[in-house]
Amino acid sequence: LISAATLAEVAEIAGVGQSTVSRVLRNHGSFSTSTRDKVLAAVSGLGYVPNRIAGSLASAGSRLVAIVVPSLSNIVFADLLTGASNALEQKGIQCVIGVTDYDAQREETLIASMLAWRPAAIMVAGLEHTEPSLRMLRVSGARVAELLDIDGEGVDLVVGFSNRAAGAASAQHLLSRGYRRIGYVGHDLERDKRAGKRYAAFRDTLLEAGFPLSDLQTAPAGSSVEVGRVGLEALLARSPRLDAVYFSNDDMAIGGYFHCLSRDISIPGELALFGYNGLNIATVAPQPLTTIRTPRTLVGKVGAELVISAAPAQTIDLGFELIVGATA
Amino acid sequence: LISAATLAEVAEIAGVGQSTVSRVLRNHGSFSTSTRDKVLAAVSGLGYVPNRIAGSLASAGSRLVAIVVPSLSNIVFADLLTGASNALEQKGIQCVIGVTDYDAQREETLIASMLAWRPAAIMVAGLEHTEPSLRMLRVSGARVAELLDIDGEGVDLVVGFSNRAAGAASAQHLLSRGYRRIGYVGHDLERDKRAGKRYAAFRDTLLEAGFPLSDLQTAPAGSSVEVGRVGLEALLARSPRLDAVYFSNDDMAIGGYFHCLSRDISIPGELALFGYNGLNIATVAPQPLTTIRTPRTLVGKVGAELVISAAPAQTIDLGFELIVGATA
DNA sequence: GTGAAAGCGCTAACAG
DNA sequence: CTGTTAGCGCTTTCAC
Repeated sequence: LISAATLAEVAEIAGVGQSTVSRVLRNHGSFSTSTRDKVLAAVSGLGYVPNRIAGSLASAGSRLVAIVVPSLSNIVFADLLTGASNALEQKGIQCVIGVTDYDAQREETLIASMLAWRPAAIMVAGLEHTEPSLRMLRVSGARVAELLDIDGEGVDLVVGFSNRAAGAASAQHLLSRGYRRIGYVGHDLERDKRAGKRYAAFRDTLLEAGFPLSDLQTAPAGSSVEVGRVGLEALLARSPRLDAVYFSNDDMAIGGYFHCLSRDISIPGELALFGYNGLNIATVAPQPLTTIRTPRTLVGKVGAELVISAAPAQTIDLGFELIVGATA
Repeated sequence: LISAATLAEVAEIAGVGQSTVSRVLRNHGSFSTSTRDKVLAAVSGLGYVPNRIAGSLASAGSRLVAIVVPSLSNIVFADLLTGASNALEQKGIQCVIGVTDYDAQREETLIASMLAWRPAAIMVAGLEHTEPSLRMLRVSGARVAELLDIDGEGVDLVVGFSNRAAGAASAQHLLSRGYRRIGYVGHDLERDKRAGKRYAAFRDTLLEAGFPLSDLQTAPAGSSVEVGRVGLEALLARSPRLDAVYFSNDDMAIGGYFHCLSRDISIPGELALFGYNGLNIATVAPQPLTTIRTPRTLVGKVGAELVISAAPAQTIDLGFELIVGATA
């Protein structure tokens, strides 16, 4: 950066002390109307923009919130960020974001480098982190919010919903509709811990009901429409008699839906489909997808508001909603 | 934040001077192996994390890049951010992001507050900004990259592709396939300037060819599958004899596709559909959408690399690719 | 190869 | 209501 005006220059031009300029600019403390006008005139004359780096150093409070998410291509996290960023922007807080690509090691590195900016708070996705990550989060002094999952132990604030409960509810819905030969199509559950929890609860619920999961097909890849389509194709090639399939999320389910369309598999007559997330596209399809809608944007908003507040450590369950569409 | 270890403490424990610790940590300047070991031991003993706020203040260089995008729900910007954030992360640079919601005023406010962090560079979407925004960008001293559009005058670096050319190419494709009664379904073109440019070029190209746009339907809303579906329905209600429709983007086009599916309108026989973006979902649909694929992630990557480099001001056209699918 | 000292631009007590 | 005075934690000459 080149020369930017400084507080000292503003003070000089306005003919007042630096602290006075500081007070006026932050509208904190007291000053006369006339000094305020002088200061403001000098500020706009110089095109002065306060240096927050210096401000943060001096006040030991950084108006910066770090947000670490696994991915941005997944709309879930984009929505989360939208909610959080709106809430933070309103408070004049900037957000620094990092993308882990579902890699716990990378998350650890990212957390370390974000902490170097001494953020007032840090928001991360999920409750599963490496030991060093957890240690850093605990000792950083920054407020911590873990989002989108409440099945487990949190460091400080936890805002989300139960992925286990969602998986179980999905299984129960399919069972209650009479489906018995149920399959699963998923993406990489090793990396996406929340999808893994949904799957586990789904499978266990079926098992307890006496109708164990018939077959499953997972791919060591991120979720996408394509992976869902290919996954369902592979699953049906192996287990053609399935009557329902649970997908790791809506993107995957839309892929499955596309497969059925192109093979003229009638839905839900021949095969029922169940997704997760409640994406717009899923609800607008010719046959709206039966799925679970999650309050992602709200999680971001509530998480952000809480994390910059003085609220005590707590877990907040924002719940989810089962949307009965036309596919199951 | 609470007490975090400081450079001074590390120096004390290691029994060396502060500047030595600083040199070791940044691996800059010279020091003996033994001092390095002492320093590193002290660092890990204390769990010391350098304070980048202080570092930036002292060195007047902030390893922070600001990125301002209109939206996150639009995959285009998510992809852009993914490309940029990967490239930046690799260089140990943090990105601060802001979302304007397609609002030029909000963009102006955001640019101002990001500049307060004295970022090394700032990346924004498009070339259209308010006068004050442009002024700030020009005098900030930060490197500037304007992304995703090259049709116009840039401040510094410009990386993207021509939206006008994309609109024209779409029109030419439809004309070359013999379509003559062509309609348009779009979202809010006032706010999404790039979609507006595509539309204008599309319309002009048709006009010049002697087959002016038959009808258009736009909604004062962001783009979505739903808006596309409803838009096509409205358009066809008014102009049932159209033989092709150009959509403002793939989300919208998928919505149109869904409408056709549910009304049994045969594609492309009765109606041809043309999108924009080349989203994964569009290429995996039972009938792959005819669309234009844009190198969004690459734009983010190239923009990021350039903006933190010493490259001279320039405009880089990364081009686009017309994907002939099954819908037009 | 290493340390001392002087800031970076601002905020936060304090006096006045 | 306003100015003076110390730093915040680090980088960076500049001697040694």
